[in-house]
Amino acid sequence: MSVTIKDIAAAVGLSTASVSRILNGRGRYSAASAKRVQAAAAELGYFKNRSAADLASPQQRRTIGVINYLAATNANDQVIQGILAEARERDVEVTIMYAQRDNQASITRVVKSMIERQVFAVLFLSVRPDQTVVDTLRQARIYPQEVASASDLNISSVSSDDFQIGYQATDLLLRRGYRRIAFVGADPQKDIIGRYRYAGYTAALQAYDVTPAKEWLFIGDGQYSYHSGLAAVTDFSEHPQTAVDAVFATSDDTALGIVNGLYDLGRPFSPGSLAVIGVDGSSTCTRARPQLSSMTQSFDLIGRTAVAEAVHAGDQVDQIKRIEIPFTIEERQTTPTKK
Amino acid sequence: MSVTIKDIAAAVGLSTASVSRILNGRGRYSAASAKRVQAAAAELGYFKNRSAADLASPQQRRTIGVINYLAATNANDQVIQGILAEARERDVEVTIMYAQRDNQASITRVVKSMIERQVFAVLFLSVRPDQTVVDTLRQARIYPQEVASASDLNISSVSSDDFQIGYQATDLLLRRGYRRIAFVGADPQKDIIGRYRYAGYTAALQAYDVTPAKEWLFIGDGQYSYHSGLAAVTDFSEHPQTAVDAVFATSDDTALGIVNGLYDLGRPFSPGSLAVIGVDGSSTCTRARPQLSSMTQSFDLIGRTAVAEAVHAGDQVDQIKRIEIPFTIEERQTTPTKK
DNA sequence: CTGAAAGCGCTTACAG
DNA sequence: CTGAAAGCGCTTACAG
Repeated sequence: MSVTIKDIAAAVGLSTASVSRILNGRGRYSAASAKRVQAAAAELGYFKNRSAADLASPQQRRTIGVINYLAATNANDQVIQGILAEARERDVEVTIMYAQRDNQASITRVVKSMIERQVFAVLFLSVRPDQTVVDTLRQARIYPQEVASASDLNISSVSSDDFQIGYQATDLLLRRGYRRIAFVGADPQKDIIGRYRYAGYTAALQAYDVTPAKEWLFIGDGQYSYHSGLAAVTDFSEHPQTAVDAVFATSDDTALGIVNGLYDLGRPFSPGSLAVIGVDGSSTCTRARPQLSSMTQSFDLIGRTAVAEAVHAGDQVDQIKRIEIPFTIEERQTTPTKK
Repeated sequence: MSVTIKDIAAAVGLSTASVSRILNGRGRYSAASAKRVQAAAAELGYFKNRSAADLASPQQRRTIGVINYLAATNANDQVIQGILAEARERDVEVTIMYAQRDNQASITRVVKSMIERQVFAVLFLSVRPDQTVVDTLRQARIYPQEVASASDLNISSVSSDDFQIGYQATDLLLRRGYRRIAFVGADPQKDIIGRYRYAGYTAALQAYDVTPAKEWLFIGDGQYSYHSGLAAVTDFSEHPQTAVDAVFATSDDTALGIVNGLYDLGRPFSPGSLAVIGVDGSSTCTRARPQLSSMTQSFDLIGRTAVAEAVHAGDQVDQIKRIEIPFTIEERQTTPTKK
């Protein structure tokens, strides 16, 4: 039905082998033949059938799979930008598919589809595979890698140093004079990122001899969400004895929740109200008023590094490498010196 | 290298034909054989080779292509959510690829890849193909469709009624008592959405006998951007004779720019300052302070309808159908009655 | 420089 | 219920 190289071959009076060579610019052929083939292909409206080409010539390590998820705000877009850029430079294809974040059935379905499509690596963008999925991939000789996230599993990852993010953020607040610093948004018990950031947070406090009260920990939904920030403010205001004077919000969204919570309470942010620093460095930071200070992750570089690593890993699918990408501290208006 | 149905066939002592039938649940086979084949498949770690399956059995109308682009803020995520949901219900696959928004070379490259992958339709999510691309698709018997966007091209589209968006937004402002209403963010000359919204805007004004001054039109970068809103405020404040009292911002981002511009000028939004209504109904609206009134598009429904239409169009690739999805008006805090 | 032939892994009438 | 065989469209040694 659709036009094939056979049609082109017939049109120009060459074999399909020659047509194939010419179309792919491989092997030897005369310029004259090439010209006629190209013309015929254009004329007939020929397009390669990828399935056939892939089947005939199983390109090893040609396409990389990316599993993303849809969220309200998604820092993953920046990671994807990096992935696509690096992939283009390295001439590898990228197949992006969506899964539901913590739904293993959904993840399993997508992973299966990835395997069927012969990807040589799959990058999990903030979606957490379970061990079974990871094992399945390795068995299929596919390199699994977490990106912008890390878990307890035996799997490679490219992300920021979450302990340091927690440490540096808290340290900044301490240096600005705050002492009663809350930790809001992530769940130190349930997720490894939260655990590391919390560890950094407590270590920084310890260096200043402050012992966090348990009321300083506000988890909310544990999803690094805007809503957790909002809820935290209400909670703090209802328990004035908690008397926190600053918060380390585990995401910019959460930080925005804090600032908005203050606003909604009728005492909008001001130096002296409640300092706050978030994490990510998303566009939210400069679009909020006041603008949010943030531990800014290099998402683009994380994405780029992820594909570089995947390509590099080759078929060493069992290799486990945890790479940490540098972040920066962007101070804006929500971390003034304590007055 | 990887395990094939041949391996399974050998393992259980059946032909590949039988294995294929069993694995696909097609045709007749004994329960006993099925059991053994399933077991062997699991045991050996078998995964179908999609390329081979697709080649052997070219599933007509099985996968739909979606061309997306990466932007700072992206309402497309909601559209994609709708697309994926509808596609799952209809049992069609979705292949999502990214192009650079107004870069025809990039779009052409992606479209070519889509054709090679035998999609039966391609949905352009706010990316604008040119006529050549559209023609190419049709020639390849692929149904082209714009989604959440519309152009002058002869191509089907699923989007909101932009004239009405412009009309109703402006009308709301008029009903609230505003008369000197600016139009900010889109370029009525250069893009069809902007044109329709602007037409709606002027029609609404006309109904109230107001003639828009040309200073009321502030285009900025013409990209419906946050920055255009910010710049508009500066512009208006530098030309006090313009004296606009409200703005119809052609996106929520632009509306946020207006509100933030006011803040940055030291006279934060308040009833009496400058009313503003945006378009989209994105999460920005409820996360901004004040919360933004917005012409809320049904992006999920737009996405769903797009796949329904594509499936429905079948191979009528030349069919042109422009579908308009209802929107709603969400009034929040930025459109108080004029005082 | 070009062609005949085999093969990629799977599917599907067609026989039996 | 099962198998032999052909075929999907392309690629690639291998000859010539």
